[in-house]
Amino acid sequence: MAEITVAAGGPPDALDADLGWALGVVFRAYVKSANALFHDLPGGPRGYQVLAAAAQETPGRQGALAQRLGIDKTVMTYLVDDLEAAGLVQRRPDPADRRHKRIVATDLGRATWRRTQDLLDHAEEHILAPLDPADRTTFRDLLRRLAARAQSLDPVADTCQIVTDLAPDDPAPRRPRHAPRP
Amino acid sequence: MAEITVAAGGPPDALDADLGWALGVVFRAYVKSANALFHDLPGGPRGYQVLAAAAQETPGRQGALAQRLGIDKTVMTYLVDDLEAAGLVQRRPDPADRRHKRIVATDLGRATWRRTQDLLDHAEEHILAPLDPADRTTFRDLLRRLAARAQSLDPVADTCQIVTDLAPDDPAPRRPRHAPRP
DNA sequence: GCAGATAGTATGTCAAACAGATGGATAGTC
DNA sequence: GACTATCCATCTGTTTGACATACTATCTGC
Repeated sequence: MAEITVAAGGPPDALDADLGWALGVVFRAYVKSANALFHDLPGGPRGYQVLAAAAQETPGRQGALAQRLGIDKTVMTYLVDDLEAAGLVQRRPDPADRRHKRIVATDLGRATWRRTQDLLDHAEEHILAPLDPADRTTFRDLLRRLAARAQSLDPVADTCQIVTDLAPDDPAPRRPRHAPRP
Repeated sequence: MAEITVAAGGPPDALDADLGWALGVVFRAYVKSANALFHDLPGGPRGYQVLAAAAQETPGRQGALAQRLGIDKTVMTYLVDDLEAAGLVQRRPDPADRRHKRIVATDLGRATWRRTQDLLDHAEEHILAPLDPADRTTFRDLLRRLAARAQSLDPVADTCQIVTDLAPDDPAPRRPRHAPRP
């Protein structure tokens, strides 16, 4: 329990400076935990997120929910299908605009959400374990700020600007896929 | 620059408390930017990570690198194939143990890495833009600590413990996939 | 009403991930 | 010195999931 031994015992790993690497590792750890937690729930972690959004009073439109959760709308259809089949949510056409469908949680859905939320809290604390309580709060706050901002704007537009500014030529041509070798 | 206006102007979005949601949003924003940046590089963002690891002096074994980067070993094979075909890295059998293959960057690979690293720095700063410099440093530090720890231990084992402790029954049966409806 | 736009749905294609098996190479054992 | 066990990289096949496209129902404007 004392020794950590980061893989190859790596002193000269300049990889740590890479924000993307750290983000990926933490995100994968979260997804892995969430997958283990929610393997009973239809749709896994995403099913939980939809259920959570549905259970929290604001019956949003299906499309807006998909955008906010970063889920493709076609995937959202089957996700809600499964949740509905399990009796956790209901699709109700918006009386004001019957094109929209509001996703509302049933009583069973709300109960299930509360139960899984407890599990999730444990898992989250487990991931944040290496930080002391004050740092956990700080991290959550900073991350939430980043997420709120990242969602409001399109990152590709600005990034493409950077690309065209700094990298005018294409050294490596794009290969279609990996070819089977003789 | 003053107003933020989070998407739908959402006051009643209790979703913000969800760590997984925030992680997902930020991570997706990063991947999106990185994809736009690295669409010339074989393998995209992952190709960059492999190249970065190869360019930074520590010619690690291919398997250890895959584990550290969170890439499946079979994927790593084709990733290195593509990078090698582009002349960015070389596979060299470890003289000490010829089962291992060390991934070393060529001169072209090092040059390419340096160039793309500049791009990446811009993109990272772009994502961290909503935070002031002090908070950026704090965030990077906290995230790095979490990543270092998350990688050393298997999250599933402990999480399954939580599951068996708190959720003994399965309310929703697992559906194989989405069935086409009649 | 009719044209255009929008939300959700259905369908098809494709890339990525995972599991299992194979081949080459090493280490320990007798 | 041969035998077994182990390990790494590779190959193969399967499956999951994401995306692009087209379609239907509905709303808004004229």
